[in-house]
Amino acid sequence: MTKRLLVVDDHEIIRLGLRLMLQGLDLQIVGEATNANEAVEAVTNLRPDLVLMDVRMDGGDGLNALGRMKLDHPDLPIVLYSAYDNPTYIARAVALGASGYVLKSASRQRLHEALTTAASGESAWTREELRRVTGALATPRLSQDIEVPLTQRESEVLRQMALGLTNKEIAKMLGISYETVKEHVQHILRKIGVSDRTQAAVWAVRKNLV
Amino acid sequence: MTKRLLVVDDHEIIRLGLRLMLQGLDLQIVGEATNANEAVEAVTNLRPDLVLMDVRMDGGDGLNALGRMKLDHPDLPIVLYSAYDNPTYIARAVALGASGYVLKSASRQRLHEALTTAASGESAWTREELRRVTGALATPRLSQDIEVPLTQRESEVLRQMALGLTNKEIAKMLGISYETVKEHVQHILRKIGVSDRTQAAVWAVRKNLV
DNA sequence: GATTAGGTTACCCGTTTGGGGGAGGACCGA
DNA sequence: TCGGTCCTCCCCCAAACGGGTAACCTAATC
Repeated sequence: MTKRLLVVDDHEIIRLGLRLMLQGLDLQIVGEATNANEAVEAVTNLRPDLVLMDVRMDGGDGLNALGRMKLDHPDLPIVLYSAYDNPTYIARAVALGASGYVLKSASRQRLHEALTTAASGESAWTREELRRVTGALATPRLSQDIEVPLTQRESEVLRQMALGLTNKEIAKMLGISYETVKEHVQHILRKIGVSDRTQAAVWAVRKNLV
Repeated sequence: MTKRLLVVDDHEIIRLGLRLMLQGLDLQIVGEATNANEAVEAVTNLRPDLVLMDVRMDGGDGLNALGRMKLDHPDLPIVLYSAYDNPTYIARAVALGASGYVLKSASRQRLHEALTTAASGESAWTREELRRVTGALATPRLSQDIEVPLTQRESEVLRQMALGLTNKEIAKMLGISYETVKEHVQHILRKIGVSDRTQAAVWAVRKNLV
């Protein structure tokens, strides 16, 4: 069954390239948007089965648009398309419920796989991507700095903070409530002796926790 | 007369997009290269009349390739194609003898004009581009912040942000008003493509700006 | 003289954050 | 069984933040 795809990118060259790039797939491009607002609008108007969206656009953030789309259409598969292999973007994308993250340097093959997987309702995240942003599989307890005894949960939260996630996003990511995240954040700030999340994030980066 | 064009870009999506983007022009794409070395080789082998080349590529710098091409083929018109509107890139491109500099966000129209002008042997620089880079070469280039051209003031503010200061504290530190600091912060967030100060601080730390 | 980039200040708005309180459940060692 | 730690959730509040608009000044450039 042919899936209806919405393409969102502010660069005409990319939108054109995708037409050729997606040939041979059971996909039909039913619309194109060039910024976050157009994208959100297009989703409600065109009712695509699938969205491929740039992360960075002139007219607003693709991650922002992702969050807004997911509010009204929680089951709509959205694959992000980005020139940047940026852990922060990936982490936020995961937290906000994106189905995948494909680099613009990726091969046609890779893009096809991600879109096909996402279109089928499954998640197209690679183990590697998830590992990088959750720290689950690797870095068991890389830091031996016993000086600051953060609990397991607090370490996880700090990681997400250092990736630039908001409390709300961290809550989604960890599957707990917003209030709980705030609780952890307060404990973290006290334990490492800083007064805001920015300092905490910098501290974490310098300690190589991220 | 149909001009023979060599396209150089490491992203397949861009190379594909250009095929559609260049339809209707008296141009024939006679070859594609995906990195600097391939590009230099292709120029000697294929003898194109014109080159359209990405500035940043995985396998080496496009500006580097530009210099090498110009050594052997001083009269070959080379137009640079870049996602970044960066004065430093533009300045180097001018210095190395490129015929033009087109942003990937540019319209089809703009790209057509630049290529047509360059193909005719003329320079496709806009007054605006030349104006912006005069003096850019004279001033000593700072470190590797080629990617994101933050202004002097913005860099100072970002440094303070990464130290964990609030806007109010930064204002005191720099002897300017709170509102001005907020203004700078907004510009910084836009330029480096993040959505809050925590991400900006982490970015700065990773870039060794602090 | 007109344009543009950079820096400056101000006000309004909605959201996020940090900090306070209280409270329940799970686990574990004393 | 009791205390302790950890994780969880909720309400309230003030401050800080991000975003928008608007305006003014300076210096450089054309």
